[in-house]
Amino acid sequence: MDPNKSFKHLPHKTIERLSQYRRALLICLNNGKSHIFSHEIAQIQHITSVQVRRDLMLIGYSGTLRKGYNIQELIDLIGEIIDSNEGINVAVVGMGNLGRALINYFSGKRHKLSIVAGFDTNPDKIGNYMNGVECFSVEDMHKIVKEKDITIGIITVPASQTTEICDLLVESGIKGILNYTPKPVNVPDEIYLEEYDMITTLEKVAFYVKLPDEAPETKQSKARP
Amino acid sequence: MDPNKSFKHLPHKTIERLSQYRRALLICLNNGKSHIFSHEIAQIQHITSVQVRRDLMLIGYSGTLRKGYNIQELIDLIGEIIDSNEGINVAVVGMGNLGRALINYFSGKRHKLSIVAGFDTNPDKIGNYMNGVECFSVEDMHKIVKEKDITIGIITVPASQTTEICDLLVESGIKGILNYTPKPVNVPDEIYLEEYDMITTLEKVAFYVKLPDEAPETKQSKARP
DNA sequence: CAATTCCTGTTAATAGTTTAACAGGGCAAA
DNA sequence: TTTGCCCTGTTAAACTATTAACAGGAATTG
Repeated sequence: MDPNKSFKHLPHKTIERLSQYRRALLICLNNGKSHIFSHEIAQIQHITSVQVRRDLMLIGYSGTLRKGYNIQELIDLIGEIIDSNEGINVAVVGMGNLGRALINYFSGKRHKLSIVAGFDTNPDKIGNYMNGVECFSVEDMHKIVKEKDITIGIITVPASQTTEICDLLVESGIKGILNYTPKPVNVPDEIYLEEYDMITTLEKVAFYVKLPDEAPETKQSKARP
Repeated sequence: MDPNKSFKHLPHKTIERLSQYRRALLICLNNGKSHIFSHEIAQIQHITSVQVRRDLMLIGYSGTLRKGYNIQELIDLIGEIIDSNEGINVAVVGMGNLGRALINYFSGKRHKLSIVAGFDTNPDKIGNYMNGVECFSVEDMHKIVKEKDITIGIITVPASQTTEICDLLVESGIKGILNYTPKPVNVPDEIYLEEYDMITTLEKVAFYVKLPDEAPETKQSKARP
């Protein structure tokens, strides 16, 4: 890959779609396909083929006329762009239902991204394992984050504890935070923050469902939205 | 409220923010506040006061100069816009960790929106209650959806079952679907669809975390988005 | 009662994202 | 080989969303 090429300025939405393209492509590869057309990717993702071609143009990948894109090559390229070389370690704070759901999602996947620790305040949970992920006390967060080189924290605690936990993560030296609680948090500018609120999403669906006539159909705010 | 006023064309993002404003306002009300400034709302939500004022302008609400907005009035107005008169019934399909997390989030809340049923394929779960929500067999979906007048379905099953479950929901006559699995689904145009994929979001955070220099800070992709 | 400050409401400008339009090249069929 | 079709790559336009700019009114101060 051209080392002069920087992908820093790719649109946010393109980054999200690349992640999705890759997962769809991996499935296609497992099904024995070697090439794929932009309109096929588009159909899987419910978007237009123009958008797919535009995204691939932005990352500088070219397909073959009348043959489409080489799936393996494209998977590799997307990996070069969105994965980090070293692998990234993630912690889940709050081992309730949501935290466990996230750990389940990731267990057994061969991502460059791994959940390597859980945290909770409940003494009964500390020391337990969930799909190979150990649960630690939030009091030990600073130590564990350093030891395990954790750079991303996912907050899945009850809303009442959100602020406190977020501050703890920041103090521990985390670089990115994904907040799944309905309570917005404050972080320093140098920390990347993404917030997603399930209640808001459900209320939004309810709003468009109750509308008398045709509602615009949105695909994935996706963290967005 | 002016009956001629239609809120059909409010921006998607505004709808999402209204839901969030309301929740923040309810907390303020409980704390004994009666009025609030746009910059106070903005600070809570990590947005600019201009955006708050713009959103409120769009819904036609006026504040008082040097006094701010009447919290109770604003809560009521937001309710008139985003709530439906009759209340909306929701089902969660997939009573795993994620499904249970959603039910927990909603239990005890006095929303116009209530989760009134869970579905699962696991016979061991059928008949159980979670926070007052009964778990039914997916085979009975059509019947239960009709009986309980369910209009929204939330999909929280494993990705491998997503398509099948989505089709079942559509056949049952649901009007809106919120898909939390990483597998995109197809629905007829008249059904409102929102998809959110946690893996994508986490990969996005990882992308911006690994970037050498300053990353743009986003607040809430939020359904999605 | 000026001058100042604070906060709202609105319009204008900018930024971000999607969609439309089209140029072009290769395969296929006649 | 010519015609038609299919698919890519790119530029331009449209659309959506955020931010800047500013007009204006009420409380506040000197």
